[in-house]
Parts: sequence; C-alpha cells; structure tokens
Amino acid sequence: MRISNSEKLLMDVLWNQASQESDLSAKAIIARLDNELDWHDRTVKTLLNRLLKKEAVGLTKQGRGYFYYPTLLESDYVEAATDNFIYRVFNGSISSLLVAFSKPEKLSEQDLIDLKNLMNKIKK
Amino acid sequence: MRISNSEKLLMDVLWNQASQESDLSAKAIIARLDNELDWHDRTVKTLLNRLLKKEAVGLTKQGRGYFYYPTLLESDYVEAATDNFIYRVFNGSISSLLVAFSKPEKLSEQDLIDLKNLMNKIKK
DNA sequence: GGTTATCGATTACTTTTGTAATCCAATGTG
DNA sequence: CACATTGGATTACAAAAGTAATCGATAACC
Repeated sequence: MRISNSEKLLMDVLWNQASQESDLSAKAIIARLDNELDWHDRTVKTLLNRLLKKEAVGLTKQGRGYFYYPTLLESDYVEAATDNFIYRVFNGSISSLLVAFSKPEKLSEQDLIDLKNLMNKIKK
Repeated sequence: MRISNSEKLLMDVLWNQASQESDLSAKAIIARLDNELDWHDRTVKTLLNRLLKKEAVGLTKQGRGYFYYPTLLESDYVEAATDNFIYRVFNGSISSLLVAFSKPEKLSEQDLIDLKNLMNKIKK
C-alpha cells in the first residue's frame, strides 16, 4: 500500500492521536493540521477518502459524529518506506546510508548517544 | 533539482560509467539498462531528454555519435535524497531511522563492520 | 544521388499526486 | 416543517512521472 507524502502528514496526526483514547473527527484533524500546513479543509477530506479507500484509515459513526482512526501501523509504514528508500538509493545497504550521511555536522549530540546505545545493544 | 525514481536508475548507469573514461551513447545506455529493466528504448530516450532539460546530464557530439555524461554528482543526489527522506519520515533524526530499521535480521555482517568503523571514526 | 536506417527532439497518453469544488443526505434551528 | 448548516462522497483539474509513438534531420548504403 503506497502512501503519498501528503497522505503521510495526515497519518501523522492520526498516529499521534492513537496514543490517546478517542478517535478524531475530520474537523479535529483539520484543526490540527492547520497549525502546520495551510491545506484547504476540502483537501484534507480528499486525502482522508483516499486513505479510506486504501484502508490505511478506518471510519466509525458514533451517534451524530464520524471518527477516523489509523489502521495502518506507523511502524509498518516506516519500515516499508525505509526499506524502499534504502533499496532505491543505497542498493539495500544501510551502512552505506550512514557513511554517506554521517558527516559529523549532520549528527546531533542525541544522534551520537543513540548510535552508541544501538551499537552496544547490537554487540550483545 | 528533482530526480524521479526512473531517472535515477538511468543516472546510475552514467555514474558507473563516469569512473571509466569514455562517455556513453544512448544505445550503450539502453544496452546496460536492458539487463536490469525492460524499458522500451524510446522510454530511455525520453528520460535522457528530461535529464538533459534539468541539466543533470550533458550531451556532446563527437564526429558521428552523441555521448551522454552526468553533470549532477552522485554524492549530491544521494545527500539531497537522504536529507529529504529523513526529514519526511523521521523528522530529521537519523538515529530514529537506525533504531527503527536496525532489527538485527536486517543488518548484514558488512553493515555491522561498517557501523563499528563509523563509530570509531566519530568518537575520534 | 535517392532511399533507408539512425538518433535526438517533439508530442502523446495514462496514472498518481496535490489541491479543490460540487453534490447530496442527515441534522439542527427557528 | 422549511431552510441553513455540516459532513462525507463524488467529481474536477493541473502538474509530475511512467511509458511510448511520431517527426525531422543526418548519415550510411546501394
């Protein structure tokens, strides 16, 4: 299932909410996106519909309201997108990516700490 | 300058050749791609033209033949594509990428070696 | 030297993506 | 109950991307 860039921004809102309890109405989603983007609300609805059709999100009717929730897992999206990217640009080698990307200026302090921890974990 | 996925496959051929001396004719490019893809030769020519227009490749006429060569640097492409990807999917944190991607099954022996070397170099 | 084969340039058509506008049914309001 | 509002569904349209076919000039062949 292919999620476009714009669709992904919308999924972000749903994934963030998913940690809370309640699902979001279209209006609520539009409100959240409005802080970051200036999409027309019609645009958001179109994207929601495309995501519905792809079954990346679900819709429930509760009384008078409609509420959206993600069905695609964020981790699945991230993994697929990353796999795809690494294969396209780095022929599947994640370390090539790192080597290419890790000019010291590009790595934050936090990145370094995380990397170190990761290495320790991997070394077992 | 935006390079599409298909265009990138074509650039790969040119970048590989760039380490050799001579530039490639359209015919030679088509021949190389044919091993991996089943694009029609017309398709390859269209892509070459789009890349010319974007000035990602150059064209020289030598005697009776035309020869293509890359002007966009592979390293520049890779860096831009990676930056873009990391921002889109990981909000700019390369370590998030690693954490998400580095299930041990996904890392090859070579990846581990490279990662280790990288860490040593970074630690200085 | 006229005809055909080459090869880059131009044009074409479909699908996907970005970005909306219009349609229609249900609901709330006076 | 008539009318406006709300909200999802359908339709629209342009730009980018994928995939080719046609055009026109030049070069090679007989």
